[in-house]
Amino acid sequence: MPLTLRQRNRLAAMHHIIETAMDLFDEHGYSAVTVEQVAAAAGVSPRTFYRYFGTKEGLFATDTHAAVGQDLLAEQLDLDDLPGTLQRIVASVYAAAAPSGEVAAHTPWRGMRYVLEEPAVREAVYTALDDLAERLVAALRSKGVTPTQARVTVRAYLFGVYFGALEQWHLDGRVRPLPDYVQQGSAVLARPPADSNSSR
Amino acid sequence: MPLTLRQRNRLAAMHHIIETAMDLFDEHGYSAVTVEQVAAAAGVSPRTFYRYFGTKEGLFATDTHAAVGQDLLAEQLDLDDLPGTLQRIVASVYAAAAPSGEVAAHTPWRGMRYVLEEPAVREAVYTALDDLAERLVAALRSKGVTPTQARVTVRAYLFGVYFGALEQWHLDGRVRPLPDYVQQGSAVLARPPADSNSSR
DNA sequence: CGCTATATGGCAGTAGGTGTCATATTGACA
DNA sequence: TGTCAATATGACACCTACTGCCATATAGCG
Repeated sequence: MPLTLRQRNRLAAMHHIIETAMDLFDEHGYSAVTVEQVAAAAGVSPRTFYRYFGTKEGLFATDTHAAVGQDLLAEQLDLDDLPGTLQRIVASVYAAAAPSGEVAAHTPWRGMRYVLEEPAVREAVYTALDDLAERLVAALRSKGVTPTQARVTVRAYLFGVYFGALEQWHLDGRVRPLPDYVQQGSAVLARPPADSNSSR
Repeated sequence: MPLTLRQRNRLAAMHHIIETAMDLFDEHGYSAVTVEQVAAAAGVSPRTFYRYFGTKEGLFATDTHAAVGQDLLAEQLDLDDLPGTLQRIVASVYAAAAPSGEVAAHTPWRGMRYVLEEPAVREAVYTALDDLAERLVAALRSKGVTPTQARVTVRAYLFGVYFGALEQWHLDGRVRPLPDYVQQGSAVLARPPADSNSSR
């Protein structure tokens, strides 16, 4: 069932505010722009901004991760193949946002710069990853995986492979396609990682 | 060369503030206690509090992770055996703080409750882990490990194994010793994790 | 067309955090 | 031991993120 008018208006308004905010951030820097300025530039009251996003950093957590996560995750999730799931979702989002191989000034990669460079934004995304991890852990546990195993595995993929790939991709200047990094990252976990005699 | 008097006074003052703060947190809850109240109860000005800890959450990032990390890491770090290094450090800190097997109301485990239960505190610790990860990645790279491999490995151990173990340990009521969880967590990464053909 | 639910804006207030300057304390050195 | 420079502290003013509350407007439905 499609969205009601109110919901569509709400999403459109949020999108507009996000774009407006990113323009201001790109011009003056993240911390130099106040919520009041964003709200004014977008033509809403500060109070409305907070109703939409909760916090200044909510601009990023709402859009990039949560929204994408909801739709794609539901249809792509395969609890028996976490690396594959991650790979498919990232590839899908990346391809949609970067059709020509170039990452344009587009959602959801436009704001990624601030996710990786602004500690406050990064922290907000970490919290979003925490929530996602909690749901995935619950799903894995309902399939009989032990708590510790489920938790460590999910967190290793989200915080290690996914965010690590994102970070390295950004640090390398966003030249090579992001899915390549995710691929490599998964390979690291697939074989006993980075030491001579593994655990012990 | 040992610490100068100023440094020792500073550390003592910080310790006192931390203990005072934890008392207040335990009594009224983290978010219900203001920095102003902590400062007043500890007998310092709010300005001094911020000079010491930077933020309210700095109470946790400064003590638990950074301080321990500096001393122990330097002597325990073995870049060829990350899981072993993690295991030794956690075991060492855990044994020192819980000599009898019980985790007393002691640094650095006393505040751990808020690290795991208060999102703002958790985020601050994540940022501390980010810093530590960056240093470890640099060290690994200088040994010839590729960037992606180094980053994913380090983050998988810090955010996956270490923090995941901490979280599960806390969720389980802190009954079993923490090092056991770290041990199990490392084992998860040591063999290809969480997909159809291995685990479960 | 009118009614109800929901969305918005304005206002006042709380709390976290910083720059600045004056004052006190410390530690080194004569 | 007394003096002086370096450093630590406190007081004040200020900014900004964020919230509760209430009045008002707008959308959607019968």
